[in-house]
Parts: sequence; structure tokens; C-alpha cells
Amino acid sequence: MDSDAKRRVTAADVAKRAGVSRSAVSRAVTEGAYLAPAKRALIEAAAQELGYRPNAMAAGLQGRRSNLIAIFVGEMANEYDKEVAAKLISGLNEAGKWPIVIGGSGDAARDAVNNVLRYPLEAMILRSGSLSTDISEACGKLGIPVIASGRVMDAAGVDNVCCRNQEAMAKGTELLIQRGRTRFGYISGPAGFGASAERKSGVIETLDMSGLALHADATGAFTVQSGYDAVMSLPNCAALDALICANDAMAIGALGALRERGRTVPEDISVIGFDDISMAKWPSIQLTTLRNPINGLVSSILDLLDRRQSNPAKATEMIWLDAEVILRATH
Amino acid sequence: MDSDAKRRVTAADVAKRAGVSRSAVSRAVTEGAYLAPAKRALIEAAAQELGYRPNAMAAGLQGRRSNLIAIFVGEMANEYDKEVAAKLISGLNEAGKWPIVIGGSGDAARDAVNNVLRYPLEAMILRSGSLSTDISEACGKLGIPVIASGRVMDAAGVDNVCCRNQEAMAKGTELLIQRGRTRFGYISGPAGFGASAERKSGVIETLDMSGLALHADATGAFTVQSGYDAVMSLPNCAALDALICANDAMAIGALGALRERGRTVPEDISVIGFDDISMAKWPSIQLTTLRNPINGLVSSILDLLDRRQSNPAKATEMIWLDAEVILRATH
DNA sequence: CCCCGATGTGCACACGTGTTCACATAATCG
DNA sequence: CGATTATGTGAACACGTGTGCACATCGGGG
Repeated sequence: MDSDAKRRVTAADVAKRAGVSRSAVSRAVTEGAYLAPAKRALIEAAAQELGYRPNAMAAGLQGRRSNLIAIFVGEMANEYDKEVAAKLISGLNEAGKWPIVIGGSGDAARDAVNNVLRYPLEAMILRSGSLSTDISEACGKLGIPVIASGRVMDAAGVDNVCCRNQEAMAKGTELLIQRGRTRFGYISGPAGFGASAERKSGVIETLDMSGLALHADATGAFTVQSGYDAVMSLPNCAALDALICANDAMAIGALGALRERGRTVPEDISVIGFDDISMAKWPSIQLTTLRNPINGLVSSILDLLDRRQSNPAKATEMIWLDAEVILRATH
Repeated sequence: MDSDAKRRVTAADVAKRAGVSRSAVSRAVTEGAYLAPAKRALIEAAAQELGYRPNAMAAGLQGRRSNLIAIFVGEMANEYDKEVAAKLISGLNEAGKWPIVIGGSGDAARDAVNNVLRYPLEAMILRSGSLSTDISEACGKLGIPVIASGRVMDAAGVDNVCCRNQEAMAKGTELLIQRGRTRFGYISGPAGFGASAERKSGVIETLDMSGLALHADATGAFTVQSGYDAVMSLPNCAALDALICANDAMAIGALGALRERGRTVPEDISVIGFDDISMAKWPSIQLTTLRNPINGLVSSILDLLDRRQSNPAKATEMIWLDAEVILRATH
């Protein structure tokens, strides 16, 4: 009878089963549509029995919202990026949106994004600014709104959420100056990221205002190991009484290296990080840091998405987030 | 002219622009289809200019693979779960599959999964066994293959990938026995998870074979904080010379608590964990542990998916993964 | 009894694509 | 040059759904 046994149950199947027209089935599963209550119950019973679910592809083709949202998350090597991705996915789910997640970097990532653009996405959320602007151009041509965070994209039609990196680092530096520290070291992030430059200038300008300057300056890769390595290779480590790191991961690596080199934290030297990843509050770490607000980031992205959907022609927005000083045991 | 400015560019638009039929456009973007090279180049230029991309929804409706795969990842509170999710997403991307990711737990998660089932998925990948079996039943009715990992689901049509938890824990326990340890403590995972019971029995049976028994036994929640709390509230902590933890997160918390209680690791007491999350190899932690192989897990899932797609009617499989002892600085 | 409004439902269309079928044209062979 | 074959392409269909439109039925009021 049924030539292909694995065929998906369709509205026509339910209609035949319930002895009604296919239109009636469609109306039964649609919220606002009108249908006699008795007939609706009959149809719902048949649908339940057959395990029928309307095909979202056909519905989306017909004009309904697709509810699909692409998220580009980069390498997700960083702990902060993983936490953001997890929270963002949960937030979208709660809003009834279904995220198609794309990872990776380089050409493979661009190919992947280009392929996913074949789906009628309601938005493209870009984390990690490693993607060039031709992606946003492609989205623009397809009428897909773009929401960027982590790296400011000033392309047309791109909404942005961004942390005030410079002001945040100024707050953290100020904290250590008030604590009486004078001989500062800094571990910077890789040069490619916009946040690296902003955070570093926040430190340097604040020091400058107090007549201080950096005594040591290294560059890491935003990873724990690179923070460890940076401190282990510092020539004048013993001369420092404060170390500021461009993110928590490097700060955690630095903590281990400092202890190995005989320095005690915080009596001997203060250490602060940036992000407030979940490991920063682990009992064995207790890192004083600047909270890069994940919940605020996620809710801002969802707000932006909401506003864009209710008014597709609205002007692009830029939302700034403030970091908060989190005092723990290393300052 | 164009009533709705934001309408997506369609194959008909490209056809009009290039002065050919819509069929020709479709053939131009299809790999195997036949078309005069000159005309193909003409069409490709027009498509490029207009930013045309075939609508995957319409193509999927017409019979092509949807390339959509749902992944249910649970709460993603655990670091191990986050790492698995990240690797799995990358692996699927490389295979040209687009993962729709669902998080959360409880009724909200079930509703979310049920809604995502409206898309014509090629498979549903379940991590974290918190989802009841009615999900796999629903997938079965829709002809969507299910791949489970983390918790064995013996429902019909469900392929499984699972770690040999008991054997792994036996290896770890054996290591500490050979190191001369005799007074063992164990921090178990929450009762709901199948892995908790398997791992614990691996410890107990191995101890038993050497005439040993547990001297202390606590239960945590697979989190760092819970491992810390468990050790801090152990009455006979000072009497132990070995502590085995059901996962790395709790072991890391336990390390902090042991040091606070004046024990030195590993001279005084050995500690091992389970999973080998990325933090286990951090310089300040250096945890000896049992590697729950993420790469093996991901490649097994991809293999399973591949085999299922090439032969939808094949018998369900169960793939077992072996853990490896990773020697670092805490045993 | 007739007419009109209200209520409920089926038909048909549109969404955008891949592919089959038939047809038109060019090329090759007898 | 006529016939046959190879080659290229357009028209038409199918996929599964939501909804506008027209129609059928029914109840009630004049």
C-alpha cells in the first residue's frame, strides 16, 4: 500500500484518517483559526494517534516565520565564548527561536556560513569578530538582519552589543592603584582582536593619570597556557607588585606561574583578570576580576532581535555594556 | 515596482535578469545537472550580482536532504558537556550538517524538542539522559533516527555511544592501589545518572578484589563547588590517603578543599578524577584523571550518523568507548 | 413560507525549488 | 539533401502547508 514506509505523516494522512478535508486539519493545528470544537477534538485525536506534526519547512515556505537563527561562535576555545554560547542558546530556546550553530574559523567557517544562508534565517548572530564583513554584505542582500558582539562591525544593517572595555580596565587599574600598587605588569590579548587594544589602553591611560607606567608587557593568546608561559618568561617578574591580564584564562595561568616563581598572591602581588568566567570563583582560584556581563549580553541580543523583528526598517543600534568589579582573593 | 522590498531574491528573479528560464537557473546551481557552459557562466554572474542563494526550505521540501540535525545538550552546566557540545558542533559542520541546538531541562526542554521536531530533521542527537523515552518514540513515529550518548537508551531505533565507566574506574582504582594507597574515599555523582552507579561500582569492586573497602563516601552534583563542599564536610578526611571523584569538576573542588584542610597532594593523599576536561591540565591543577574520550565520542556519533543515513533500516548499534589513564601530578 | 445573517467547511492558490518529459535545434551519417 | 541522433532547454509537476474566497447549511425573524 504505502510504497515508502518511512514517509513522514502529512496533513492529508490525518484528514483521511479523521474523515475531513485537509484544510480542516490545518485549521485544527493553527491557533487562531476557526473550527467547530467537536471536529477539532476529532482531528486532534487522529493527529495524536498518527504522531502528526506540521512540517515546518512547508509552513515556512508558505510565509510563516521560520524561527531559525544562525549563531556563529568561532572556535569556542575560550571558556568565556563557551559560556556565552550556552547562555545564548538557552535564551533563544526560551524565546521559541531555534539556533543553527556554526563553529570554526577561516575559509571553512566562511563556507559554512554561506551554506547556512540558504535557509530563510530570521537573523544571524556573530560572536568573535574573525569573520570578514562580506558576510554581513551577503546577509544584507538576503534581507537577514545581523547582530554582532565582541567586535564592533560598523557595516550597514548590523546591530551591535559591546562591552566598554576601556572603562572597565580603568576601573580595575584604579582599584589596584588605590590598594597601593605601583609596579604594574600587563598581559595583553592577541593583536587581531579589537578588545585587546581597548583593554590595554584602559590600563595605560589610567596608570598615566597617576604618573605610573607599565614595567612589564607580554602578549598571550587568551588561553591559560599562554598566561602561564607569559609569566614564566617575564624577566623582571620579581620586581612587579601588580599584574593585570586581558582575560581570566590568562590570569589563571599567570596565578599558577607566579606561585611557581615564589610569589604569593595577593600579599606579594595583586592579580586581576577580565570576564568573570565560572572558573574564576572556584575555591582554589578566587580570582578578582571584571565581570563581562554574560546575562546582560544575552538579554541585549534578544532585545535587539525582538526590536528588529517588530520593526525591520529601524535604524541600527549599538548597545554598550558596563563591566563590574568582582572582588575576590587576588587583588 | 517591487511591492515588498525585503523579499528574498528567488530563482525567477535571476532568470529574468539573465534572460533565461527558471529551470536553467536551477540547473546552473545544481552540481550534476547539464547546462551549456556559456549559459551557466551567464547565470552564475547574474546570481552573484543579485546575491541569490537557493532557498533550502523549498529545496528540502522538494525532496533533497534537509541537512538539519537536532542536538539536545541538557543544561550544559558541566564543563565536560560544554566541551562535547563544542566539538560535536564543529564535527557536524565539517560534515556539512547544520545542528539545531536545544538546551535546558524539564518541561521546557521537552516542549522545545517537540517543536523542533516540526523540522524535517535527519537525526536527533541526545546528550544527557534527562529526557524521557517518549521523545525517542516521537522520533520513531516521524522516522527520525536517534543517537544517544551519556545514558544508554534501549528504545527501538536508538543507536548508542557509551563509555565503559566501570572498567575505567577499575583502572584508576588499580593505579592507586599499586601506588600503595589503602584508605579510600569516594565522591559520587548524583543518583539520577546512570554513569554515577557504574563508576562507583567500578571503584568498590576493584577495592573488594584487593580486600579493601571505602572509608568515606559522599555525594556531589558533578560541580566544582559540590566537590569542595563534600570534602569540607568529610568527618574522617585526615584518615584518608586516596580520594576518587566521579568527575573532574568535583575532583578540582576537592583539591582546593584538601589543601585548605592541610592535606598535601599527592604526597599525603592521591586524588583522581574522571573526564579529562581541559582544566585538568591547567598548570595550577595538573589533575590525574581518566580520559572520557571526546574526540572518540564525536567521531563515533558521526560514524553512526553516516551509517544510519546510508542504510536507514540497519539494526541499532551500541558503541563502547574505553577511557585512558592520564597521569599528571595528583596521584 | 421566504429571506437574510451567521456559522462552518471545502476548493484552490501561493510559496520556491528540483526534476521529468517533451520538444526544438544542431550535427552527423547515408 | 533527407534522415537520424545528439544536445540543449522550457513547460509542467510535486513537495506540504496556511489561508482567501466561495459555497453550503442552518436558524430565526418577518
